[in-house]
Amino acid sequence: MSSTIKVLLAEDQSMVREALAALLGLEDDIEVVAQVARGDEVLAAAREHGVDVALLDIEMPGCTGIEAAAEVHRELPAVKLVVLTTFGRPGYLRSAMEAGADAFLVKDAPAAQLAEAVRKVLAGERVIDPTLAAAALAEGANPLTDREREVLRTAADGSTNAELARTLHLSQGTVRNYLSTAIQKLAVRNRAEAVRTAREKGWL
Amino acid sequence: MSSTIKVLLAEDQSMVREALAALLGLEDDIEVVAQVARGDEVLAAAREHGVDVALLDIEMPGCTGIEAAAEVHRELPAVKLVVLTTFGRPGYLRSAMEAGADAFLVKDAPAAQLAEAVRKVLAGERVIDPTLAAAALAEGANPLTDREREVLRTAADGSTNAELARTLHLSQGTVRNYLSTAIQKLAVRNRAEAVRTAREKGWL
DNA sequence: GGCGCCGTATGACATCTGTCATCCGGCAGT
DNA sequence: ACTGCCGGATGACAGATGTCATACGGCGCC
Repeated sequence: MSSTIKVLLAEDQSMVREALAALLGLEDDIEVVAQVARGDEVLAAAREHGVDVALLDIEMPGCTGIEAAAEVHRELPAVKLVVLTTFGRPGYLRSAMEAGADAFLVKDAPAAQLAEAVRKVLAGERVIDPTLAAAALAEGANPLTDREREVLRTAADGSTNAELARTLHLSQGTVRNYLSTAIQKLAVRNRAEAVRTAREKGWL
Repeated sequence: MSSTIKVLLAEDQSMVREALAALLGLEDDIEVVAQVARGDEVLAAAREHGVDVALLDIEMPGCTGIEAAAEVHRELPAVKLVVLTTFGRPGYLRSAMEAGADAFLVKDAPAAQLAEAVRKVLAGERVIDPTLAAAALAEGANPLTDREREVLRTAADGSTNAELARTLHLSQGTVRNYLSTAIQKLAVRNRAEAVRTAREKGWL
């Protein structure tokens, strides 16, 4: 092929983002043509710069890299999507794949895999850590209903039932019911553990 | 000056670590001579490679970058210490300074500040974000006693009072007393919020 | 020596949380 | 039309959690 691969880099921590750009800049066939720090700037930047590959961190302000991936996949289906994350949570992998991601990398994988993944997705390959894929399959799908997840997410900061009821426009009893079923589904013993394990699995 | 600045890079996520190495590698006067992924490997590597500056992430397995900084400061006082962290928690800044750090950088600062900080600490300067310094001073010192902190830390994963009592070899009542005083000192309304705010301030 | 703080403990009390049974309306399958 | 699931709600109950008063030994400070 003639020209270089045009890459968009989305990552909120500028030091990490620019460092990754420096890393990719060492490759002859790759060029970082756009950098954004927020999830909700990804689509516009991808469109504007006509990128070949978007490299998306999950944890970002605005919207998550997974939501951004879904947007780009819908609007610019030709753009290949590499999701990059700190946390190798099986639930993340699952959501990323459902959002149309072509590759899923964790940040503690060797740096060489980054450029490699970029080239592979452009060649039509999918890049997924096999161990993580196995874990995602083994753990099954998210058992929580939308409301349960929402209540759990809202409860994560330590809010009391009364506050949850108020913010979610529910009765206190209903809040307790949702938390109770969530606790049972996750096989834990209180809301704090429920938040913890739901987070770990990427179900929040 | 004649030779290059020898830098040790300690960061657990290899992709980020190698990316930072690539970034520093672009500077003519800086050379990354050692990379480690664990806090407890920092001292040995620093000694072995005779580094000028150690660049330490806080969140690492083995021991934290702050603990590693304290070790290096004690054993190799000539080595300059740059602490790098994802979270700009005032309490972290305070602990880092007490551990003998010369610079404190957050990862969402511009990448250019990294090389700059390396050069400055070598010149005897201290590099601290003024906003963060102000926050650290404004918030005052950690009001929690050792035991309160320990109980809170242990309670962070959602353990019940009975479990806390067992793991910490305390009576359940004592556990509740500690949590109660911690909750009051942090001006919150339950243990979950206490854990949250203590974490945010870097007091855990 | 007295004062204050820390670590530890107990008991009593009020409130919060988690569980369970039960109910209703809506909506998707079969 | 029947069944099952989801969102939503109530009431009752048991157990967990948070508060408070009180106590004791140890340690540091003045």
